[in-house]
Amino acid sequence: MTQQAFQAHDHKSCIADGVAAAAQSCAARKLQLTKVRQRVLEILLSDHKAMGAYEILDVLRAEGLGSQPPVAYRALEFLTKHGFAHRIERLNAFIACSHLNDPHAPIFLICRSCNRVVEAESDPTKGEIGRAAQQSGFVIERAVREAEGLCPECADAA
Amino acid sequence: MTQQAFQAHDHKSCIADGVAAAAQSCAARKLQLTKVRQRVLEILLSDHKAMGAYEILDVLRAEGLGSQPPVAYRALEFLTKHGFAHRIERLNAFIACSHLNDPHAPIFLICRSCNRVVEAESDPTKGEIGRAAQQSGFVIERAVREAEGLCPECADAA
DNA sequence: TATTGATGTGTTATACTATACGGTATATCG
DNA sequence: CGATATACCGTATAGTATAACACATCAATA
Ligand SMILES: [Zn+2]
Ligand SMILES: [Zn+2]
Ligand SMILES: [Zn+2]
Ligand SMILES: [Zn+2]
Repeated sequence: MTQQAFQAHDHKSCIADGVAAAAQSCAARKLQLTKVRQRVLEILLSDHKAMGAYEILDVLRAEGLGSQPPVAYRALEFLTKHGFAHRIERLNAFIACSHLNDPHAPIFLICRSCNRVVEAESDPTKGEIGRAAQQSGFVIERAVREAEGLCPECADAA
Repeated sequence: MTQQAFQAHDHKSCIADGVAAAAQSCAARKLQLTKVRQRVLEILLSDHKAMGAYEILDVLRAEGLGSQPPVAYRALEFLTKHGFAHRIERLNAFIACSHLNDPHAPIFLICRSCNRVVEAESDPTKGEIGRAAQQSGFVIERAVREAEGLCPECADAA
C-alpha cells in the first residue's frame, strides 16, 4: 500500500516518469499513446489534484489540441480503461494513477479542504466489501472506494 | 451485516414499514416528514433499485406534487442528510436505506445486469479504507463504498 | 494494387444531472 | 401576536456526458 501521501515531493519527475511509464506500457500492450492522450495524461500528472473533464478540455483548447467535450472524454476513457488514470466518482473528476504498474484496485483519500487526492490500494475482494459480497454470493467486477475528510495538514490546521 | 440480499421477500410491508420507521424517527428528532418528502421515500421504497432524481421527479409530476428539479432534489437532500436514503455515487442515483435505525456506513452491491442494489454495512474506519487513512494520518468523514458486478442470479444465468 | 476493417479525430447537437436565486407560505416559539 | 427559521415553488442556468456522423490513417488481405 505504498503511496505518495500528502507530503511534498520532487514533482519535477512526476510528469516525465509517469509519461515514460505509460509510453512503455502502451508499447508493450500495443496501445497507441497518441498526442491528445499523452497530453491529457501530462495535464493530470501536473497537479496531484483531481480534474474535471471540462477543466482538462480548457487546457486542450488553449493549446489547439481540441475544443469539444468528446476530445477530452475520449482521451480520459482510454486512460482510465487501461489504468493510466482513474475516475473519482465522488467528484466527477479524474486523476493520474500513482501506481503505474500492476493492475490494482485503488482507494482514494479526498481532502475536502485542500482538494488534494491520494491514491492507496489494496485488494477489494478482501476486506469488508469482499465480505459483504461473499455473504450474498455477489461477484465483484469493480469496486469504488473513496474516503472524504481531512488530510493531515488540514486536520492540524483545524 | 444484515441485508435483504438479492432474494425475493415480502415486499408489501417494505413501504409501510419504511415510512412508519421514518415517521417515528422524524418525530423523535423534530424533523418534518412533509408530504413530498414522504412520497419520495415511498417511491424509493417501492422498488429496491436505485432511482435517478429525474425519474423520481417524473412520478411526482404525474401526481401533481411538483414539476421542477429542485422539488425532487430538496426532498432527496432531506432524506439522505438524515439517513432515510442514500446516494449511489456510481449511478448518480438514490435508494431508500434498508437499515433504518442507528447511524451506519453503507456498502452497496450493484448488479450491472438486473440493476438491483443491495445495502450492506460495516464500520468504515475499520477495514482497508481505515487502514489506508490511518497510514497517512487522514481523518475520514465519509466513505463511499460501492461494488459493481453480478448478483447471484445474474451470475448463475451467465 | 485495390479493398476492407479497425482505430482515431473532429464537430454538431443533445441528453442527463444539479444548483443558484427570488419570492411566498407555514411552522415554532417567546 | 411578532420574530425566526424552515419549507415551498418556479425560473433560469450551470455542470457533466454521450449519440451520431464525417473524415483520415494505417494494416491486413484479397
Ligand atoms: Zn492507480
Ligand atoms: Zn487538505
Ligand atoms: Zn442505510
Ligand atoms: Zn442481477
